[in-house]
Amino acid sequence: MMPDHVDYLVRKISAFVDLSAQDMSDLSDLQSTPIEVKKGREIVHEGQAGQSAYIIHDGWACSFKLLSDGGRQIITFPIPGDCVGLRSILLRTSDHSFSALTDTVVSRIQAVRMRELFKDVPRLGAAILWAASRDEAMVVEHLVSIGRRSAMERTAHLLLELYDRLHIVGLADKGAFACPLSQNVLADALGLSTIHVNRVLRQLRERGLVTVKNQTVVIEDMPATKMLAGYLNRDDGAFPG
Amino acid sequence: MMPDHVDYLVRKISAFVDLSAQDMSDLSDLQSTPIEVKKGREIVHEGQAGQSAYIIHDGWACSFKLLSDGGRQIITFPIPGDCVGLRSILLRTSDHSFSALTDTVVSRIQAVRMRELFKDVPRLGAAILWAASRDEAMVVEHLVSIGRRSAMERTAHLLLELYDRLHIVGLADKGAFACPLSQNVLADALGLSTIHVNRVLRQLRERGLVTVKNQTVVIEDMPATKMLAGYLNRDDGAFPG
DNA sequence: CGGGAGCTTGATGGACCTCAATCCCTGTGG
DNA sequence: CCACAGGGATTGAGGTCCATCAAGCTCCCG
Repeated sequence: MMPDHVDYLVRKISAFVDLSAQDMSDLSDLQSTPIEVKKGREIVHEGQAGQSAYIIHDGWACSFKLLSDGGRQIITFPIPGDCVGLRSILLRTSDHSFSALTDTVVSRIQAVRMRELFKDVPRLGAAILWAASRDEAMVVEHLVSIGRRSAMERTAHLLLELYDRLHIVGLADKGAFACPLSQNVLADALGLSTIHVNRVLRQLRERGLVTVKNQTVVIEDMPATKMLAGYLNRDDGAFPG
Repeated sequence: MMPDHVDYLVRKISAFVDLSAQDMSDLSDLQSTPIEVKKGREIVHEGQAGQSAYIIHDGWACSFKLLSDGGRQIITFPIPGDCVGLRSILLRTSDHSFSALTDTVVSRIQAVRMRELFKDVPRLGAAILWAASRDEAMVVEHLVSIGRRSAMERTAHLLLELYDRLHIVGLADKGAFACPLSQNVLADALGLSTIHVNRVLRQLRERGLVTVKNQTVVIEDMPATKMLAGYLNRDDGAFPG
């Protein structure tokens, strides 16, 4: 049964695959029993034996690992329409934690349901795998950023990537989007200190590239920002379904 | 037909799943038509439309991305038994390049064969997905290293991870393994300069932790090195097949 | 013997971190 | 209504880690 709010998963998959009404219904069915998660609460804890994945319905999350010295590295920011913890269905334990950055609504997906979907509607199963595959590619890009790009380049790169992802599900437009990430959180994603993130954001503002204020990101000069970040327009090719 | 040399893929999967003789045979069949790739040659180029993945049979490879300023970030070092470019079967174009670090023998896997395997022997398909899933987890760990660990920690971490992976396929033992990686290549993997890698390796040697000489890595003090690197013993749980 | 690729070491500089202080905004309780 | 607390943003000063530049080394191979 279709939930009464916008179904971002359907929106996201639709951006790449033509879905029949039946497909959409099947996808929506997957996401039964919405659960509310309060800001700051963990959705999945590293090492937790969970035979289920989650779909983000509303709100922002982050996946991360903690280090023994108290440091934290954020891997990705799952947004509405994204799947979380797909890997924990295969590996028995999740290899990193997820927590909610804002009040969030998620849906649990039982491993069993997922396997049924793969068997009964392989086309949709492939589409989900395909989406997961894109996410994986983003992690790689993130790795490249942290390894070989300067602080400013990688900050710009992250903001551009968030914009594109949010745009796909209709949560960003005209270079602007609502962004609940504090400088502290950004720092943990970028492998920088909070203070340095602040300085970098100031420079981006002073150069007329990007402004971040009031939980809102505005990319003022899209071409120049992409140039600075070395951000290529994504071409994932058509879905080979 | 079973190739006449050791089948590292079978060895690797066997480490986690009980394989029947039939399973092993099916796996080996997947890897027909071995191809030799000379040191330094590319196996898959980024953006190349390839409907096939590869299995490394013998030798070392690396997957990497190039930046516009000439920089390079190495993502992983595929070793015998590893799959390469599985993602390029889903996304039509590969999102990063692969090249051979030594003379290498690989086997092509047609996308079609792969899909057949998933349909006809889902158990083996799941096992391959599971192995791919472990690889993904390693990329995440690598991301954490580069983002939040010091040069020495991440260098030690990489060497430990290589040791564990090689040990699984029988190419490392007693803390030692043959390693064809130059300091330059290590630097591109670790997000460091070649020169700094040199200094870090010297420190690791002077502290009696790890020695790297003559293409050979010896982890002299395993517990202390793991302590330094914050390297946790992997527990992927049992294969839920 | 000459050349090249990789390793080694020193000196200098820059990118980024850490510590410390101030400011702003919002929410909360007296 | 105001005092206060607390999280986040901002700015400065000083220090560290690592990059860059420059040079010499070793080893292998032609």
